[in-house]
Amino acid sequence: MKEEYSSEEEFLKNYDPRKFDPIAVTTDILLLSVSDKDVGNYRKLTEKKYSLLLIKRDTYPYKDKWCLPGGFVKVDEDLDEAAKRILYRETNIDNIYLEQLYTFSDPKRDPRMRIISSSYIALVDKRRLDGKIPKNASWFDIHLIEDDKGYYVTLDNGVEEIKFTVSKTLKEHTTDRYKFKIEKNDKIAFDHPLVIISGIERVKNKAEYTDIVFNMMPDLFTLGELQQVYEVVLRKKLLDPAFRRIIADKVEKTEKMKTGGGHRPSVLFRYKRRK
Amino acid sequence: MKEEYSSEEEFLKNYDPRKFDPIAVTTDILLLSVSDKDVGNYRKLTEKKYSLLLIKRDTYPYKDKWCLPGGFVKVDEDLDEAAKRILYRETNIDNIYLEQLYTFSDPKRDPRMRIISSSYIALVDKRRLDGKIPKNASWFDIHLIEDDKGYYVTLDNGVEEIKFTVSKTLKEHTTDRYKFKIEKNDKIAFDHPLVIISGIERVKNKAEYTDIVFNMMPDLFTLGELQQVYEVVLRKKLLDPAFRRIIADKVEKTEKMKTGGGHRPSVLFRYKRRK
DNA sequence: TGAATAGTGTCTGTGAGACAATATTAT
DNA sequence: ATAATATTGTCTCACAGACACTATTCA
Repeated sequence: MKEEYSSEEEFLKNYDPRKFDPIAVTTDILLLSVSDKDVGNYRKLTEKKYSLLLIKRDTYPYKDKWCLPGGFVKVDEDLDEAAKRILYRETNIDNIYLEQLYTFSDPKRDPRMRIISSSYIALVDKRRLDGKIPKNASWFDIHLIEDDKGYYVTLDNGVEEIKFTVSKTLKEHTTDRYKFKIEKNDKIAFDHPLVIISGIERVKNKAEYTDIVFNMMPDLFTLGELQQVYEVVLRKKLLDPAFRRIIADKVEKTEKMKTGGGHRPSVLFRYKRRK
Repeated sequence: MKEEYSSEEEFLKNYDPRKFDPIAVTTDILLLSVSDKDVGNYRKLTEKKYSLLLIKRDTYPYKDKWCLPGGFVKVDEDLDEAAKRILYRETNIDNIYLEQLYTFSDPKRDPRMRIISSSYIALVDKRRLDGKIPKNASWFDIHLIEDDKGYYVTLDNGVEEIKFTVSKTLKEHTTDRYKFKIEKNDKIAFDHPLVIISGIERVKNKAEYTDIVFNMMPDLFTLGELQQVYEVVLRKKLLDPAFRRIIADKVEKTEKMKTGGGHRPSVLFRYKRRK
């Protein structure tokens, strides 16, 4: 194993990358957004639903199952570039918020070979993608219930319903981190239910102390709409005055108003970068 | 590229893992702890210093430079297992807090070949490792200065001093994340300065809302000692009463006292798991 | 006009920051 | 006795939670 070389150049000349077991690296992207559901009553606001993009697989393995957009990392690109490229391939748009989530590495997570996958979170205003996603892709609304034991998820794209369950247990020697495990799942490929849950939890946490939520907003929005999106991401109702106080210095008022609902119109705001 | 198979089994039988460019995956571990520095005055408390474990490389590439403990992931183990194995190899102890940090993937980060590295943070009470680390490993105290532009780091193991600089810039489409870049470095191998900075920042953030700091404490400790460790990790002084209020429900009093300093003895506490 | 949301005012309790005061040891 | 840390008390201010109230639109 240990050989002697007189210089780094010489060492590298003799280095054989093929002597290792083949491992592949992929990137999977959890693209999250928020949809508007018209609630019927002309006076009521549209209801907001968390949604994610899935792709129907047309090749093995997991043929005909749904999976996150993903692909192999090329030898000359880093993970961020790979994620960006794959996201562009699926959405035809650029400039989407991207953040590395976690690297999943169960040796059996892919039946083909040893594949390690670095997952990414992408956040976008869904309307930017209208008419741009490929035929084999579809937005699913997320319905999520959490209890002490885990997460019970239902995904719905209007045609098909997907259910899965992920359990959580505290890791050893850790005070706050959960280890997730897929308990029930028959329509999602690979370990992607884990990616989905991890990502939703990450966004929830970061929404508390960063401005990531704004990545899912259009340029102009009302504070009511913004609050709805926060409520979807945080999975809880917020009180109006408290919410307005908290985001006051993150937004700025514009001259425009949103009218048309059967109620008082509201001022449109835009995101203001802090400091 | 697209071939037709009648079943997943048939597809897998024909799958050739060698057709991809070879990529290797490694794990690098940032092992952090806190050292006691005797300050000379018998009355004063020992000063606490943040410290990390580095290994002197005796092979190419980066021969004679210092690096984080690390190694190739085996084909049948996941990243957590790899990190655990490598950590055991370097410290001869088990049961160390481990948490995946980030996956670094610059195509040029290793001159040998394309190597993607998932880094881990490990936290430990340094005294558990007394006399257990190998000869080519050494604890370095961390002296870190941060400003708007980046981090200026000096590492010191009592014999040798290592300096490096890492700059930070806000990423596009991101509100809070920095992109780190090595500006000056001639004694640390690979991109490990980035791992060091990312890890120190991660621990700092998580110290605010989790109990990870306790992983660097012995079973019994005084509140003064605990506060010192928090101060090292958070890089700021804390006020005694506020600190005691905050950690009150995370610790429990024991019968024992710590005596021997030229001042009032203090009660020894232990970590109390919450809820 | 009334249903519905938009937006504001304000009280209250909690908790962090700040500082002061007291307690206790080894030398 | 003194230097040093340990520990507690308490005041104040900021701010989140809670609730009430006013404003405004359009079918």
